[in-house]
Amino acid sequence: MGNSLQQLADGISLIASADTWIEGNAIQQLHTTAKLSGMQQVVGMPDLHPGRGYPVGAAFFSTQRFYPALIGNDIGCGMSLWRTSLDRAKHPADKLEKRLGNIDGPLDDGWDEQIAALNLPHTGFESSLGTIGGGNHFAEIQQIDEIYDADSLETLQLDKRKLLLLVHSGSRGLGQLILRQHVDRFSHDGLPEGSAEAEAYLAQHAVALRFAEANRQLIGLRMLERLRAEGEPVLDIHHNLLAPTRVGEQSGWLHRKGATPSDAGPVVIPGSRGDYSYLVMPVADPCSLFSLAHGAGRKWMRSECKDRLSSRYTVAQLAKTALGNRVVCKDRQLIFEEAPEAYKSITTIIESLQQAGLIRLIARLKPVLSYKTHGECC
DNA sequence: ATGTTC
Repeated sequence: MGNSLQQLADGISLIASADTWIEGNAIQQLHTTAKLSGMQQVVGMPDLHPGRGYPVGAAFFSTQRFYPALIGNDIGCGMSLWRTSLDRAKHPADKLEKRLGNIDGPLDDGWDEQIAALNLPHTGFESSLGTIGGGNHFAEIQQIDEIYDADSLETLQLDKRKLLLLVHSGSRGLGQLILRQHVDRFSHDGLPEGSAEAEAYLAQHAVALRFAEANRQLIGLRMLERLRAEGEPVLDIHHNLLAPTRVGEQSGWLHRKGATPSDAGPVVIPGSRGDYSYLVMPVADPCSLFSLAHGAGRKWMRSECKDRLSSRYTVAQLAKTALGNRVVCKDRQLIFEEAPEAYKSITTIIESLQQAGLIRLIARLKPVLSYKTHGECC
């Protein structure tokens, strides 16, 4: 087994096996971020792909300054995994789909007390709480497909006979507003640590993290209610965030953009809607900036998906995948943009992380029902 | 990514 940790240049590394798809432009963007003032180390994860100026699927460690633009607009985006009381044998996808119905709209008044108990500061984005959003966000009902580490599974109180729920969402319009206001004032120059401006951003960032976690919590509870099931979160982890961190001798700022923390317990690394997800135990390592891939990573740009796929598949065909799961996505544009073909194979991502010694597998999860949106748009 | 986008 070779090592997938590649040193690209001084302070720039990439975790990717030889057969992992990495776009040249994403490497270019990695070099761009490495040139930012105070940047000490950047690491591309195997799901690395180009973003708006800066790459997605990477971690960046700087000293003296930090860069809100590297975190992007979806501050606090992340994954929560839930165990449910649903017997997998008794709940086929069509039954789940029918029970779930449409969960795109705001939560009704019945949730007011529940929301108040979260004690979030007022942000003006309350009506987004409990909603998944667009882009690559989703909620997926899954089953345990293969077990590699039965002890860890038992510790997490996960039972093969019961369905799981995976929620991927973030801070919705709130993170977007925070980034926009920041960039309007400071462009992409970053902020000097300890300054009033830096403290102000960190305070907003902290609220966005709480909002995003609360959002995932409410999405999960809302889905469980619709599915007439009990359930609890097993884990919740952000993959877009800034954190003060010590790396070796240096104290500085760890930016994660589509990079899952490897120093915060077990995590799920999801594949596309047509692929498996993996529950893994991370091995914290400074060489990886204490981070992992946050998913499979895009292979195709959103803009090219429809052209490449519309002659091969009808919309109805895209509502089912090779693994047999059902896809709820009434948005004609989004169903092409999020097609399995648009993403890298999760196998290569997982193998890359294993080869670098960064994870131990706990279980492979298979999608049963992938929920994106009921909204008919475009 | 986006209480979006005539």
